[in-house]
Amino acid sequence: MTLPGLRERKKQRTRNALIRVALELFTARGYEGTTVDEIVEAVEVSQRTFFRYFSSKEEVAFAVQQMVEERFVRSLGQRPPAEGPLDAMRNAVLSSWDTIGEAITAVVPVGLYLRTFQLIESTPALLAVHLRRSTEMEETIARIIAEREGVDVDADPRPRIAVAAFSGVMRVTGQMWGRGEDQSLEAIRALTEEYLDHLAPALAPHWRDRRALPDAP
Amino acid sequence: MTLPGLRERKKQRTRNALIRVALELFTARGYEGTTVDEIVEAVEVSQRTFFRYFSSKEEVAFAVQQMVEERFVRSLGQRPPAEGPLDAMRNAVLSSWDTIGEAITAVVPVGLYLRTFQLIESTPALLAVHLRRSTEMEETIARIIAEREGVDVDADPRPRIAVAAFSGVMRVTGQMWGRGEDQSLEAIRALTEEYLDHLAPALAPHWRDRRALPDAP
DNA sequence: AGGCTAGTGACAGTCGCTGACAATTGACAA
DNA sequence: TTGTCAATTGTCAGCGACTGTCACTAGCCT
Repeated sequence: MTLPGLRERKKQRTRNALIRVALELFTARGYEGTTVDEIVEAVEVSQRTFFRYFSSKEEVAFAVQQMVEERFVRSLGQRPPAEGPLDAMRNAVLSSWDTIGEAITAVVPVGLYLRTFQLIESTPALLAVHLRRSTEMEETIARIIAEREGVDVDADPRPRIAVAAFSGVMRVTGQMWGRGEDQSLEAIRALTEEYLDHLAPALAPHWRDRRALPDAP
Repeated sequence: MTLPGLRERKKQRTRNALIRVALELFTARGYEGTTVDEIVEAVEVSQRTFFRYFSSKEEVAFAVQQMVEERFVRSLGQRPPAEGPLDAMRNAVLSSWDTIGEAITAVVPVGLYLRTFQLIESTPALLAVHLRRSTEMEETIARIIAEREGVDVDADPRPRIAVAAFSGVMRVTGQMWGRGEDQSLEAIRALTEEYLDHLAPALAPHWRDRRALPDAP
């Protein structure tokens, strides 16, 4: 295993430059307010080259997100078998938040990533793609969970259902974090824990008589 | 309240024609394989007119879906207050499936609608839009649920969480229905009931020891 | 050193979509 | 009925995302 040649390194640099410049322009002028021509001009490559690295203008906005997702999947694969499905997913998210910082910084500043995440949530075209990508992730996760629990994904609907419910909560978490004040990694971590704690009680037959909040006496 | 004038009726006819022709072409040649020019040529209007009725090529694919959603929301609003959140949503879906047929047929044949639904599930660009629309629906539903239960949507996360979990299951239902054999209204109804029954058990801490399926002894 | 090929740029063209303005047609009052 | 007004439509020009093609440049390998 030899280190990559000049050609390969050059490609990586171009790709990272495209991502960085794109995210900077997107967060500064908005996604729709930025043209591909502006991105490629700043990086000094042709438009054709941009579309060789990214199949669409949208895709470049998710390049970092992609890394984060791969990290989560790897983390989930390493959860101890004793944990139930929901706990495994919960702990996998939380533990991947912990070590995400450094991995991202290799490509773009963390602050830029967080702003990009909010941009995605608030830009309809990007939100749509984000949600589609999420469902693809759900399928991946469902297969891992099914494997862990020793059931057949296609015969037993529980893996997909559990994952769908979990992902739904994670999505609400991201949404609320984007709208809130504190836009730090710690804040999203705390919200994640809080909202996941609410999942089971929220599905209880009735809320009215007692406020069945997890941290209520 | 007088019946609509000629102008209004003409507009409605144009709109319906555009929807019908669009869905027929989409299901026949695929979404990307159909151009807006082909649609407008078949209906004999200018492209500009198409975009006055629909803000995008995607939107026309969801025109019927829109009706179905409005129906669900109305149905949810009429559920008896005694029903818990999850039951109210469940019954609202099921009861709106019952009367959906006639409402759709006024615009397009039911078969065409069902095929369109599958097209949406299998076309990435449409699926993305579908999911974004779904989250908008979720917000609407969450507010209704919060109102029913007498809580504040922004202070109490349970409405959004319950709705997110519910919607996640509904999405999986649609997906599985699209992939399965029996593509009838009855089939999707049955699947809906089955999958919703699985929701609570799927979130239980462990599945392994006993198959905690609702219909198992 | 020199041939090979992956990667790039330049160019032309398609398609979705929009603004501007002119032409048409239903609505409604004189 | 007819003339005026306003709503609807068509035409045209143009932008931006994206793709196929082909020539060319630059790293790679013998």
